[in-house]
Amino acid sequence: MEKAITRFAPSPTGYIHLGNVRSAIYPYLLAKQTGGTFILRIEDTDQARFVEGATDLIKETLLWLGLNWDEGPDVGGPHAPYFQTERKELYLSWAKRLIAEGRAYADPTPPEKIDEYRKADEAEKVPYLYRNHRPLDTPEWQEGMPIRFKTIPKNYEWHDEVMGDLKSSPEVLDDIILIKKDGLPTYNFAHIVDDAEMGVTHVIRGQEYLSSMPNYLALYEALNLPRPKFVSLPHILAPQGNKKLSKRDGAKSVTEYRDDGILPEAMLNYLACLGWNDGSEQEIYDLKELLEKFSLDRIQNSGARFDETKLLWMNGVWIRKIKDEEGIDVLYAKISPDFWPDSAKNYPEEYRKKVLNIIYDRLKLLSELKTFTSYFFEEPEIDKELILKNKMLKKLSEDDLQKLLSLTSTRLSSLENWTAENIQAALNDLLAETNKKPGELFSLIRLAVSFAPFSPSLDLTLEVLGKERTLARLNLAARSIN
RNA sequence: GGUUCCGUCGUCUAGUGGUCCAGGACGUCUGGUUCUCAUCCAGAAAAUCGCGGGUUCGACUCCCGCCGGAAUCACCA
Repeated sequence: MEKAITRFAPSPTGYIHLGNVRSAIYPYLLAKQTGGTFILRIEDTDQARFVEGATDLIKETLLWLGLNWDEGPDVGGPHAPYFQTERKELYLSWAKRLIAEGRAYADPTPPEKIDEYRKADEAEKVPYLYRNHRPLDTPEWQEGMPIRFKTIPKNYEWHDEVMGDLKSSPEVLDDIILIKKDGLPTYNFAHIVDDAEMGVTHVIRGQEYLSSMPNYLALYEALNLPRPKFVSLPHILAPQGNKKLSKRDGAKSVTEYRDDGILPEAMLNYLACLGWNDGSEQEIYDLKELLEKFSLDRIQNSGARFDETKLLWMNGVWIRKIKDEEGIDVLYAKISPDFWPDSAKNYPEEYRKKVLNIIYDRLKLLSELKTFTSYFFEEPEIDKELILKNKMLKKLSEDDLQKLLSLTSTRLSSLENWTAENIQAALNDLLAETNKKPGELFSLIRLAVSFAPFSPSLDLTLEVLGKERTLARLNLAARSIN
C-alpha cells in the first residue's frame, strides 16, 4: 500500500471532546498501517479564540490514547514549524503569488460596507455572495488589509473516500478571505498550503467541511496543487436529539473520561468502531488489530450516536481482557493511585494487587474501585440494620444470628492454613453443622465482614482480608447485634 | 431560505438483486452458575429495511419523487 501522510490539525481553543478525537484516530491508523507519517499540526490562527494550555491538553489526549505523532510539536520534523502562527510568512507569500497571477486581491472594503451588502442581499432574498460585490479597483496590498480569493464560479466534481462521488454548483463558490486583516491566514487557506507543503496525501476531517469543499477545490486549482484524497467523517451525535456532539451539549473531554476510569484501550476501541467496522462481527479490537483491519472504505457515511452505556461495557471487557491476557501486574500498573480509596495508600502494593485480583471483574469504571474495595482497607461502619433487614436473614432471630457469627468465628479461628480453598472447606463444614442454607450463612458472614452491598465470593474475600481481621470483624458484628 | 450530505431493531451496525419472513453487539427481560454484585452460559422480546412509485421473474439492495434529519452559508476552525 502507498504510504499515507495524514495529519490531525486541531485548533487550540479548548479541550478535545469525543466528537473530535475520531478525526485523530483514523488518520493515525491510516498513516501507521501504510508505514506513512502522522503529523500533528496546531492551527492557532484564531487569536481571539486561543486558549492558554489547550495545546498541552491536545498533546496529552493523543498521548493517552497512544496516538504518537511522527511530526509536530516536541518531536519536530522536516516541515517545521508545526504551529501555523509561526508559518505566517509562508501563507503570505502564497497569497501574494495569487495576487500576482490575478487570482486574489487586496480588499479595501470596510467591514461596515460588507455588512450593508449582506443585509441588502438578505432583504432581496438573494444569496449573499461577496463576489457579487467585488471591488472594481483594488489597491496594492499592504499590511492591515485582508486578501481575498478571486473565484471563478463553476461546477465541481470530486470523490470523497467516505461519501463517494460528490458534486456542487457555482452558488457555493465565493471570494473567501485568504489572509485576515491581522496578517494571519484563515483556516480555508492555511490548511491547503500546509497540507501541500507537508505532502499530506489524505485529508481526513469532519463532515462539516463538506460544504466548503468547492472553495477548496477552486484553491487547489488556482494554486496549481494536486488534490489530496478527501475523507469526510460523519458526525458523532449527542446521546439525545439528533445534533452533532458538541461542547455546548455537554460533550465531555476525552481526559474527563480518563479521570472517570475509562481505559485508553477501551476509548480507542469504542471510538474507532463508532462509525466503522470491518464487516465481521468482532467488537473488541486492540490497536494492533485496528492497524491490520482498518480501511477507509468501511467508514460509515451516516452519523453515529454516542452511547455511553456501550463504552462502559467495553471498558469492563478491557479491564477483564488485560487481567486475563497480561496478568494482574499489568492491570495494576494501568490504574492510577487516585482510583484507590485514600486508605489504600497505607497498604503494600502486594495487598492492593490481591484486592484487585478478586474485584476486577466487577469493574466497569476504574473509579468504582473506591467504593467497591473500601472495606479491604478500612474498618467498615457497623450497620446492624443491614443484617437484620437482609431478605435472607429476616427470618432468623437476633440470637440465632449472634450464635452463628460466634460459631463461625470459632471454627475459622482453628483453621491452620488461611487459603481460599481451606476457608471454603471450613465454610462447607459449617453449613453442615448448622444446617443452614448457603444463602443464610454466607450472606450473614459477608455482611458481617464487609457491610457492603456486594463483594467477591466469600472464600476469596476472607482470604484477602486475612484471618485476624476476619475474626475481629466477625466478633465485633456478633457483639453489635445485641 | 440557498447549498450539500444522510435515512436497517431504542442505540452501534451486517447486508453490494435471490442464501434475509433481515444477522451480530450494547441495552432490556427470563433462566442457570452452593450467597450478594459482577462475570460467564442459555434463551426471549425488539426493524412493515423513512414513505410512495417504478425497473426486474425477484429489491433492504438499482432509478425517480416525496418526507424526515443533519451540516454549512464568518476577516471560526
